[in-house]
Amino acid sequence: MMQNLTPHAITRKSLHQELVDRLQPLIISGELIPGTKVPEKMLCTRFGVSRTPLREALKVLASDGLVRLEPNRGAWVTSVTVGEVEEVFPVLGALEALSGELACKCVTSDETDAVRKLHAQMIKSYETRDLDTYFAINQKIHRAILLAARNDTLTTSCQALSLRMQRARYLANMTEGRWYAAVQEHENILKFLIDKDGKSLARTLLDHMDAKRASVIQWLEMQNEPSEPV
Amino acid sequence: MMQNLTPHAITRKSLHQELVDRLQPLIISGELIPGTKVPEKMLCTRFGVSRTPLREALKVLASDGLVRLEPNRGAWVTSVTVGEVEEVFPVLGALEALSGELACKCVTSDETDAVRKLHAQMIKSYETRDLDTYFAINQKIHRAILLAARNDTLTTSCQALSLRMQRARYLANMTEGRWYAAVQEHENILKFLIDKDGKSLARTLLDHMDAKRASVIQWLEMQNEPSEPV
DNA sequence: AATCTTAATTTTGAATTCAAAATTATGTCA
DNA sequence: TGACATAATTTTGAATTCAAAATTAAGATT
Repeated sequence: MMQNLTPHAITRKSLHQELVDRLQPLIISGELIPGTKVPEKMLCTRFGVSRTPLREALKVLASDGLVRLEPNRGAWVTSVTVGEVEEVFPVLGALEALSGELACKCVTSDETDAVRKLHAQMIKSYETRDLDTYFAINQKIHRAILLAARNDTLTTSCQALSLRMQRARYLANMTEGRWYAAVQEHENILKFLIDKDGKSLARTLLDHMDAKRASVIQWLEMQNEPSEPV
Repeated sequence: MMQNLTPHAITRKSLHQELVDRLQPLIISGELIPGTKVPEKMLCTRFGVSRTPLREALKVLASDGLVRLEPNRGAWVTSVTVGEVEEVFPVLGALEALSGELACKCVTSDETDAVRKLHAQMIKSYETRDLDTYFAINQKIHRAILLAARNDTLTTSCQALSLRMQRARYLANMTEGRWYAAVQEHENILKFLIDKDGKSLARTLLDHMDAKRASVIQWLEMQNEPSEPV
């Protein structure tokens, strides 16, 4: 078999970047528990690195809001609060709306086809009530639109804020009614993208995000009744 | 005189954060020259710190796009490129538009009064063609609106992107015609804020940002004719 | 037994050290 | 002289070390 001559380009990643990329999933998956201290020693052992690059990675994660650094008291895994959700979703909404508008200006037919396919898959997973798959494809659709907008700055900003909202599985929680509505919204999202109707797509993405915000808030408030978050 | 009993709260800043705050101005003022290598050794001496916290700060600055880390080749001061401006300004526009909309929902009379005063000062500096002062007050107005929106996430996101655009003195360059137009736009910004007309304020801030983008691009392309940026 | 002190231990923050990579300087040969 | 190879030096990345701060444990006092 032929060998790939450009194995991974010249993508030597620095150790701290590698650690950022490895720690993010640990945080958003909830393996590192919100409100607890980041186990520096354990992570050093686990990844086979010294404290220096790990601590560099924690500084970066802190600037993204995934951990909080307390002077002389170490790094703590942040948890999603109602206040944070109320703040982040409107910003994310504005950015996604922009992504829709920009995407309509320069999206290719290959890209719309890809979204169309993703959409069909997503509908299928809605029909079988496979929430995990639905959620994964949903993310891919939003990301595909984002990439179609061809604006790295926008992609990076959205990505950072999305990550903060993806911690634990808050977003994957939906009532039957909300799920149905979300699917309807996605029908429109697909339609407006195909029609290259930027204004309508932007409006729909914004409303979609606001509905998501409301749904997440509702879930969070239900969760928080027993005990307060850290 | 009475002593302030909450002197600075418990705001012990970590060394790396202090360094981030000190390095940012060096980069946006152009003291650290775009396209050149960040003089690690010199900065360690200057700030009297070892390489460890300085390098931590550089990782954070890199994630904000103010420096670029090249594996085994050190940190380089990034320069503003046409492509970057074309990317960042639309995002900044969307965020400022949102700040206008949110601000109109909850701005206090004290805050509008403050903006009114800043606006008057800014007009004065326009009349005397004091560009530096004009520019400084201009920033304060935008920041005041941002703060009135009461959304820390939005503030942080805007701030980060603004910083990237503030490198060197690109933004302070204006033709007489553009300057006049900018002042007119600001008259409207003030008016819509006072009227709490969120939609119009958002629209005006968006257009304002787009005009600024065009002006910066024009200036950049003029600059770049002699030699290419790094 | 409960609270306060003080001592031991651990953790944190940052300087130092050290190996690997990159850069510069030196020498060789056409 | 100029192109190339090799050695010396510098710079970088990351582990280690060390002092200061925080936490925990132990002991004293009521």
